[in-house]
Amino acid sequence: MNSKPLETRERNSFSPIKTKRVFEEVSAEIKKSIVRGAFKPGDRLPSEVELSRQFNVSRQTIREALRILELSGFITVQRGAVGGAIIVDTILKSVSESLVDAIQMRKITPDDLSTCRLEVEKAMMRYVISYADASDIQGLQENIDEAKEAAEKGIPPFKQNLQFHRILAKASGNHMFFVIVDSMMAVISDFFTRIPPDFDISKGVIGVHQEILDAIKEKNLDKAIVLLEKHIPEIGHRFRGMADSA
Amino acid sequence: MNSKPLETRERNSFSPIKTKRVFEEVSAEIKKSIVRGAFKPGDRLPSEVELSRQFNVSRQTIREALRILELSGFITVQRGAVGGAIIVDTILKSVSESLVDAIQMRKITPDDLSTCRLEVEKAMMRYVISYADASDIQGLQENIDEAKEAAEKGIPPFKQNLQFHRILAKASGNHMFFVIVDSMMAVISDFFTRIPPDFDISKGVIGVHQEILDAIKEKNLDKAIVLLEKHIPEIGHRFRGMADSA
DNA sequence: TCACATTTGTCCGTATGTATC
DNA sequence: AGATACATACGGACAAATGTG
Repeated sequence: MNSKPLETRERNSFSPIKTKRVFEEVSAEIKKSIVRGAFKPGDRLPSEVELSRQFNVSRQTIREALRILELSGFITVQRGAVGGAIIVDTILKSVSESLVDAIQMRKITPDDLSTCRLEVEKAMMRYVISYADASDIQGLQENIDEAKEAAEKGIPPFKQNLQFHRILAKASGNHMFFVIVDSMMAVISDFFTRIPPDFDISKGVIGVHQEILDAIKEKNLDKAIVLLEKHIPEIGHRFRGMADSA
Repeated sequence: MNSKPLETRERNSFSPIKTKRVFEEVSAEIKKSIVRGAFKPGDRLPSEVELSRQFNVSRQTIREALRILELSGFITVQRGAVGGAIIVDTILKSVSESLVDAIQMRKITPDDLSTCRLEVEKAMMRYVISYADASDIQGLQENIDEAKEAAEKGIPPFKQNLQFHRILAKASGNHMFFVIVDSMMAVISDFFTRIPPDFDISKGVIGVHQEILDAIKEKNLDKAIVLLEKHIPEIGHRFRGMADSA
């Protein structure tokens, strides 16, 4: 891809504060290819030796570039014969991992997260009510039924309850809302693995979700929003003092 | 810290899906120290050779661990005599960058982005009006002045105009709002590089920003929201039909 | 101004662990 | 079980950057 020795590449005379390192350029280059669609999830990047030949850099440099792509959620690296760097899209997982760091470092409080989540979902609800079609409604109902089923088996339906909000976001028809809600749900999901489960609360949530769904069916925005305002802060409360428990 | 060869360390018989790699353990170890407060922003980690001695691993392994910490926003690495890995706290920036990746990977349309942005900023405005202090107001005013200055010199004040919204987000006091707005602005900034600049519109924006700031000073939420509803879609229009041209 | 020391950046060669066939 | 292909990790070396005497 680049036969010119990267070492000796030209620099603008007004040097940027930090001269770019080779592994950064390599990772940026590969990332561009992925975003452009040259590689799709499931595809394999060339092996490290092959990449080091193509970019005309050492294997160590390639490895550092791959670390960046791996942590960013663009690839996963598998060892062994047919292993290598495989394209994935776990970027939202990376976002949530980064958010967890932010919470541990007290840059974001559970309150911040809960407040923001409530506001975003309230705003989003208008689009849900406008654009949700029959299959969205059906998906939400199925989710509630699955949650009930799990609860009856004695399994706290965390996963299903969080999934409800993802389906909601999808039903808004706006992918940007989905990205935001999905990443916040990923963090909350991470929290749930660290606190003692509360079966009763999780069961109660199912009822509220059913009420929200009913409001959506009636296209009653005000009612839906009131339900969210009651529902989401309740969940937020459970995360108080969570920053420490890591 | 660990004199036993890391290669041969014990493994639980019930296989973890993916055996942890040495550089992951090293980075996790260092991260723990930072979160615990053993290192504070401004402090320097030991040099790479010193770390490789302490952890009893090769320098390459240490470097890959440092890459992770760097991308996660825990350290920044400087070359040279008194350089090295310096503790910083740019985790929020890491969250934003990761969100930008997610947005770009999902090829979110300018329309979805603009719609979502309007809703988020409207919701956020309530917190801005409640919590913005004198220094926030001052920051916003300075930003407007800088934009005017640039415009008078004939430079389209894109950067400043986008920065206005970042300052707004910061003034909300909620860092979750901030990372969301920050990443949306980064994507919009990227859009701007792909369309012909329109000097008049950019200049017009400055006036609207001043009106918004005035509304904030008067703590007039309704007025501020009306201004946002007029302002943001205008910017969105400029990117219509842009999604293909990438 | 210039040499010097320190530290990161990059390269090469080699050995080993791991997964597939 | 053996061969193969790959990532992982190690060691040594030199280049480049950057502050200091």
